Amino acid sequence: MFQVPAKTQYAIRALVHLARNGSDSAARIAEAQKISPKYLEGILNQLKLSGLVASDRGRSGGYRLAKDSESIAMIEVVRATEGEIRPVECVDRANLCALGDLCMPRKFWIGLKDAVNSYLSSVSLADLAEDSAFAFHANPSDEGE
Amino acid sequence: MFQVPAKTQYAIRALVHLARNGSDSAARIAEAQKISPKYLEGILNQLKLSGLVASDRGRSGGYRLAKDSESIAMIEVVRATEGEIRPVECVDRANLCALGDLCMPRKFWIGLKDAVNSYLSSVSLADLAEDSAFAFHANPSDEGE
DNA sequence: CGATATTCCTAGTATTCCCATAGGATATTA
DNA sequence: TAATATCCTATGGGAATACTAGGAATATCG
Ligand code: FES
Ligand code: FES
Repeated sequence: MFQVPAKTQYAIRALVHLARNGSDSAARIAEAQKISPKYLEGILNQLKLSGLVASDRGRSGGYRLAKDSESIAMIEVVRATEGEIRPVECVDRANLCALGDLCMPRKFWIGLKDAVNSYLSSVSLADLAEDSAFAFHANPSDEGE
Repeated sequence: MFQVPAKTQYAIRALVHLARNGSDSAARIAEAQKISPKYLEGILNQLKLSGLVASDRGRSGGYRLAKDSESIAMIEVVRATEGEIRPVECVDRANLCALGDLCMPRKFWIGLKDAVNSYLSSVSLADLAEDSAFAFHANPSDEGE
């Protein structure tokens, strides 16, 4: 349920790279971050369509962040690569369910969505790019396998 | 990233059914909850191995909750069907990481895992079973839009 | 006992999604 | 104009998911 697709991990690594290095071509990002070059091209294009990066074509072109890394919330990155957080279809389509708001499982999934959205909104790209400043939640993560 | 598999949704519906109806056979749960009967059998067996339900074989056998619904946290259900919450491999295996600054997002994923675990631990099966009868929407495969 | 109802076990299949690759078209500039 | 880059479309392999199938083991009831 919560396995993060490679695409999203690649997008994050690429954005962190841009946040640190300013501007670079897809080929060089792929090389530095050990990502399949042609695959990364498509990902960067998707990030562009979502307004997270800007691009310049031609000989001295490349990609750069479209906004300051402080103002890019990680939820925007996830939305760019995977779309809206939606554990089950009915979370934003109450008409699929006979009881709508009274449907307890639906409320349960909405609560999960809210928890995830809340966390992803609270972390910015800058937090990941300046790892010294980033402190993760101190909740117990004791569970074994 | 957060699409919940049908298997987990089925498991939840089956458990809510048991919480409300006390005890029932796989076939009748499947019928009432509109779940593929043979598929549900395997799911219930998985829930048994995880200690969430108990079963009796033979003519008047069936499944029942192994604990009070108040003491079944939803995270146990998710773990039973999908295993440990693990956004990326390295969250509980730091030794996998031999990549220098490529691994920096690890704290970020751990924070996400904690946020999800925290929410799923805060909701019990009883919270979902409390309302009066309700209708779940159709199986994922039935959606006709 | 014997018919019946149930869980339990194993294997197979169809489909969908994910990851990656390939080949080029278009744009910019040194 | 040659080189470098983004942009576009199509496709295939592999893994996971959702289900299907058949039957073996077990318990109950008449
Ligand atoms: S609409 Fe999804 S559970 Fe009711
Ligand atoms: S591989 Fe994920 S933190 Fe290093």
